Amino acid sequence: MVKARFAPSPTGFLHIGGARTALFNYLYARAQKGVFVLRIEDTDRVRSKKEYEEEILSSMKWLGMDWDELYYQTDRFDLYKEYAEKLINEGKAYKDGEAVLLKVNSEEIKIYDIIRGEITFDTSNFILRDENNKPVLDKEGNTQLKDEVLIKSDGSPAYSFCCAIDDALMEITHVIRGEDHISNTPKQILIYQALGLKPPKYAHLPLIMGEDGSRLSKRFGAVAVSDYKLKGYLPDALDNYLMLLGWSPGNNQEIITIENAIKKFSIKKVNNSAAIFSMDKLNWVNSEYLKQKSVDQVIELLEERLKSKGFIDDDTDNDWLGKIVDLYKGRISTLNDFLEWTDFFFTDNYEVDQDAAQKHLVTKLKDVFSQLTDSFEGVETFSAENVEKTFKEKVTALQLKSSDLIHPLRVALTGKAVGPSLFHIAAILGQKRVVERLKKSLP
RNA sequence: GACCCCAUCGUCUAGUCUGGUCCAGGACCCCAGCUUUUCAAGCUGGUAACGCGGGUUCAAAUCCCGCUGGGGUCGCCA
Repeated sequence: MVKARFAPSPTGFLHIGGARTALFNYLYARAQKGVFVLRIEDTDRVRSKKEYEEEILSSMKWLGMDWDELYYQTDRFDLYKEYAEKLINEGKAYKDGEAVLLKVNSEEIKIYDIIRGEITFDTSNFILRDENNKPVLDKEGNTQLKDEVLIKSDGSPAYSFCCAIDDALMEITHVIRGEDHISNTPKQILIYQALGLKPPKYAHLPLIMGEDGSRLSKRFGAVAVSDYKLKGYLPDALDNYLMLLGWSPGNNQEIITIENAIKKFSIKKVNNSAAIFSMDKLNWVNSEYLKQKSVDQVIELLEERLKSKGFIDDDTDNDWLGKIVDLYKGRISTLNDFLEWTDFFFTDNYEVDQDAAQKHLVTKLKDVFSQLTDSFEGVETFSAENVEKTFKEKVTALQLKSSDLIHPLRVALTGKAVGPSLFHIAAILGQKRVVERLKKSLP
């Protein structure tokens, strides 16, 4: 039975890279009909925060990853101590003040990585260094091996020790984690050897880099999963994009649900080179998911945002809102885009593109605008078709091209230089507001 | 610096294990055309890659070696 785990440390929000690691573990566990374990590595009591832990759990749920078992390392401190004492008694580890260190000898350690194949380490390279990273030499001028810290001076267990013991006792069969952990692996193997426990199988995932090829960091912008939620990305779309970073379902497929990915996922097919995070592609994936949603579903997703903006309230006509959503849902990338592009429907205090206004709202159009206003006022049923018909008649009568007037009209009605069908916009806006805005636009 | 990992279009990738079907396929981005009322939508098309040098072989993106380049680790953080 396959058992995989995701082991975040609650010293920060769930990072986009962490989410991808979690996702690959989840995909693998589910694909193998195995068990997915979530283990909170909260041994650093100073930096670990309850709010981070809660945020990690809720982000995991939001992304649709459910776990079968949940552990906290702080609940297991006695266990780690017990094993440390055992190693001391066996003469494999020793006390240094309150700390416990594992004796490291020169040896070759081979690990087999499912993604990369065999990786060999020589522990004679694990040498003691001073604060300037210079090797510390003994009296004879030789470098010295650095023993592995098992228990720290404050009595708390060290990362690799907990990790090795937990993976063994929880019977984790596959450790799938970031490439940055490759160099921790031989240390953990050393611990397994000392403990006489069988190490799990390893798969080290390639890292995700920022657009400039450097590490994903705060400078990159949004790194927390919750940031993406806030910006209006859908969890399925984020999952989809994240799994495409280092894995491909084949058949040139780009859009795939978690359920289908589980059917196709193979850890062996995971790529071994780092991938750069592309906001453009994420936006595209998200827009694809938005397109697939029904108008009602998008309204539901949008509701909270629209309310907090004061754009809608309980009295808002849902059919009217549906028309707006229908007009825009095919062309937005995120839910927040919708708010930006449609503000003029909901308030007269909408944002005006000043460049566009200056370019198109010129005084020489005053007469034309006032004629157009009269025509619009005379429309009986203010439908998109009738608005279009009226507009075109006027344009022809004035011996103009549609595009001569459509831009100014758009800016006058929406404050924007771009958007979907203007006649549909006008119809949704309604005759009264269209006329008002036209009159106000060129005083 | 030491150790380790990696290397196909600008980006994500297919192909690499099991060499020939690949003068390298798809997607994002970008560009052009069409449509349209503008486009940031839709449709059609286009530009664009096997890092370099050596081998092995009848044949190499695929195997081997070297170089170069990128990344990771070097905490009593996780």
